[in-house]
Amino acid sequence: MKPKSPNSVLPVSTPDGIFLACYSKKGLCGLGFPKKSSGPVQRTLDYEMSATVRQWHSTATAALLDVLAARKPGALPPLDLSAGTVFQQQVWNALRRIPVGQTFSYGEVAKAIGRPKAVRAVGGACGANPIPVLIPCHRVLAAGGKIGGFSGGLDWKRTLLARENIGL
DNA sequence: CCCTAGCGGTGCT
DNA sequence: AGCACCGCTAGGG
Repeated sequence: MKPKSPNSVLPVSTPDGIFLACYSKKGLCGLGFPKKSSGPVQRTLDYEMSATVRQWHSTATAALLDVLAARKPGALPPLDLSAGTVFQQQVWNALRRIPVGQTFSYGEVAKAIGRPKAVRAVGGACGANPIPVLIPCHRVLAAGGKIGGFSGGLDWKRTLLARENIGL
């Protein structure tokens, strides 16, 4: 994925640890899982945090807490997916339509975006998802109900699925 | 279970 | 332009 630096990076405290949310001028552009072995080393990189970003951040925080608790999230802030290729954006937008508690296979996602044979590439796009959890790439499984992969670590994928009562 | 062939996007040379 | 990676899949031992 192309490098794209956010204008601000803000911590999100959750029962699962401190996520990092990245914002550009256009909206939320990244979400990072809590660092395993990091101390309280979050720094805010922005010089002046606008009221707009503050509002996006509170919206994003609420939504993240919802998904982590397997509740249907309310509104999301604007998402800035412009760092992705057209194909990746198509995949990410398709993922957004998978409801809490449901899953798609990589092949089904491929069909959903009209590229039935681009199955493997869908896997690649999922792995490049800049906003995991809110863009629920964890709800994409391999064929036959196998878990498939997860760039944030399979433990996270299993945890999120289990909370949504999705068995494997 | 394993192996193989086929598949398509992406990033690096 | 070429090539090696992949969060894949279906088919065949």
